[in-house]
Amino acid sequence: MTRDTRHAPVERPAPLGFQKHDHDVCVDQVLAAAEARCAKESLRLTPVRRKVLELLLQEHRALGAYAILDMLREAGFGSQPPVAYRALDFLAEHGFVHKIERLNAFVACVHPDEAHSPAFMICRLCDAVAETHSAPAKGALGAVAREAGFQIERTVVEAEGVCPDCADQAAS
Amino acid sequence: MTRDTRHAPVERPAPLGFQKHDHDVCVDQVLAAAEARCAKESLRLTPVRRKVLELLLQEHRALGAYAILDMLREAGFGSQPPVAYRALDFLAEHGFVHKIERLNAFVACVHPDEAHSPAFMICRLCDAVAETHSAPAKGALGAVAREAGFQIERTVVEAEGVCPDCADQAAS
DNA sequence: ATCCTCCATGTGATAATATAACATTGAAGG
DNA sequence: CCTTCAATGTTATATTATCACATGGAGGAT
Repeated sequence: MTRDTRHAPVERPAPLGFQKHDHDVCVDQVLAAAEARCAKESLRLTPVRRKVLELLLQEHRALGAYAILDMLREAGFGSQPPVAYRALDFLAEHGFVHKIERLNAFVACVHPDEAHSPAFMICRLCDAVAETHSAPAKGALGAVAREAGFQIERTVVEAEGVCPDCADQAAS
Repeated sequence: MTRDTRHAPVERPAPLGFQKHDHDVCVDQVLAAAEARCAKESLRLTPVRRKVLELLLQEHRALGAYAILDMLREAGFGSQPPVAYRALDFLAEHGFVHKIERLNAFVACVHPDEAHSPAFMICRLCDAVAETHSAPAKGALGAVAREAGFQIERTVVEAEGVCPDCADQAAS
């Protein structure tokens, strides 16, 4: 059993923005943008890496490394954990995907172009994940850090709660 | 090898506040406060639970569940993972300890009385952890969540960077 | 073109983190 | 005393992640 189905009351959690949209366009656009940026910055978007990004974009939800690995296997790639983890490391390092620490899972970034410090809303009922952005280092946390002499390089911001869909279901 | 020594260049990372203080007093005070609150709220601070809290307070840094388990074993408690995890679950549920998602590790809370939504600064060089507090749900993130219909119940805020001590060492 | 180097991949093995399931104990309240 | 329920102990196993080493392929230097 893969983690993404463990306590999910729905077959397929709501996608990233908790709302419907034209998904194929979304996938194509982001993939194209990723290819463009890799070309520009001499990054190697190899077949495995591209496939992992594509899978995450298509699923449009957080997937564990082993769920991704299963899909890679089916697609004819290597089937050992490092295959998935290395691709994810590359993609995360360059901002094409984000790791959701709370879930030990990964999501495709929905706006990989702009430099940003992401924040996530995670539904505890269906594991749906929505990405937005935050700037905690510029607020109170940044002030505390400066005062303490701590140099912030990266922030993890994850809000756990209930998404609109699950709230509706609970109400009905 | 336990995670807390994996890439730590120093034997014992700087304590929670990145600064020295009278540690025994600190441990005693927090333990006493925890006991008081448990008595008041009819929570059962059993021997294992108390021991785990005491260990985390004494160490004053983030410890993995298995590091804690080792210490429990030495103290004569059960030595199987659930022993540690159950104690940690209890302590975390009631705010006596916090889980650091980034490290899969746990720290004792330094002010377990006030209700608070904690934020952490984590040194990537020595794994030292400092706790402060945040209120992300009241800022921009809260606004986005309200607009999206997402009900925030809990937030994880973890800043990764370099602590003052490690920055000094790097400079010298 | 050939070689060289480096990065990426494939694979087997294993480490680190976490939970399931069930039996036993023991305290609190009737 | 007895019931009940939470907590503990233990076995087993699931899930997540990394190490180590062999192979392969793209690009640059000669």
